[in-house]
Amino acid sequence: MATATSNHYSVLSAPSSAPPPHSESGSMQQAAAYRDAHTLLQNDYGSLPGGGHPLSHAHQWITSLSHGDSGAPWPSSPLGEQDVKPVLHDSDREELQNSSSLQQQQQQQQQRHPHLHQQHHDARGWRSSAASTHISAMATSEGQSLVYSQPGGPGAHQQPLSHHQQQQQQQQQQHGGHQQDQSDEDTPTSDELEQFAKQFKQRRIKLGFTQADVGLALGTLYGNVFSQTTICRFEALQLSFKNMCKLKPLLNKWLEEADSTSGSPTSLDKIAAQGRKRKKRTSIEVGVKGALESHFLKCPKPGAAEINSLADSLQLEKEVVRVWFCNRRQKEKRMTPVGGQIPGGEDMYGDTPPHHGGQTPVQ
DNA sequence: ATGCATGAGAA
DNA sequence: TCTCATGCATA
Repeated sequence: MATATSNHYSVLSAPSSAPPPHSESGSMQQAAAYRDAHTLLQNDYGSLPGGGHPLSHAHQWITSLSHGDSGAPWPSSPLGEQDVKPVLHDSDREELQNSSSLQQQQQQQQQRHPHLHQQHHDARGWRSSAASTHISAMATSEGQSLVYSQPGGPGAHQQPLSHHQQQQQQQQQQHGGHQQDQSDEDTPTSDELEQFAKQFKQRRIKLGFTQADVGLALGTLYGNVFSQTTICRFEALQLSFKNMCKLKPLLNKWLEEADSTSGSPTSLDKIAAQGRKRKKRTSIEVGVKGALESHFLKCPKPGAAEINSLADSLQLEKEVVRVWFCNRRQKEKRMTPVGGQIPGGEDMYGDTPPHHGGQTPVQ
């Protein structure tokens, strides 16, 4: 059956035009189809020589977004409708971050602990090993405080820290079992993050703000615009530890701001959506998802050839398959794992492996 | 709330 | 190519 991959969309979607009447294939629930019983973690991925084809998949859906210009990453509809320029672009954001105090805190802290290895640990297990057996509800305050222990031994793997935004990650792991009590300075612990996320959501709702509002406010107040998605994921602990650490101070500041100005009208600027034309979301049918899932369990990191054959058998674009695996891997590294199984019991299915990423009762 | 997607940077 | 941060579009 035709995968719902539409080919071309209007390069520029005029606001007046209604969204494309795409007939989404009946994609029903996919949530129940799988559980993660992955017992394997990738250990090494050096199997790809990369000497294959120099082809760079045709981006048919991309038309005018190619920008060599670093000043304006987003094309923003150049015609027809007057476009509203986003206050900040990615590049701007980075600059702001560099000058923000957030970074400086983190850097200082690294200096305080020169003994910590700069080795970037993997963030994947930042909460994992705990949830299996010893989820001791220490009862710190309201929820159950899980102790996210970092596996920290086995794998010599990568997870490259890129540039500036991610230098605040590894502090947490060095502490290993004991976590300090700093709230907004120094490295937050996973526990702290969890608590903060909860409180944040609570306060936010109490103040009458939506997730989108917050994301927007962050942009107007501090220069970093975030989407509803990101705020949502933060609250749900669905970001990587590193990412959570980065966002926490920002959101914390917003909380204070919002709290103090709770009686005053907040001026929220509306930033129009940019003209970033994306490929229409491909709807992968349940059966296909199941197949992908199976393959993922066996091989989380399929090579190009693997992907090709898989895409062929599933009748999906190679790119779609590739991206699916990428996203899948990312999920593994999140605080709150995929399905969001509720740890009501250790083994709800009876086949739950003793090891695995932790399940978290978010929400 | 989440699935699929983009893009930058690193390997 | 991958990872990682992030978000549009959608369920």
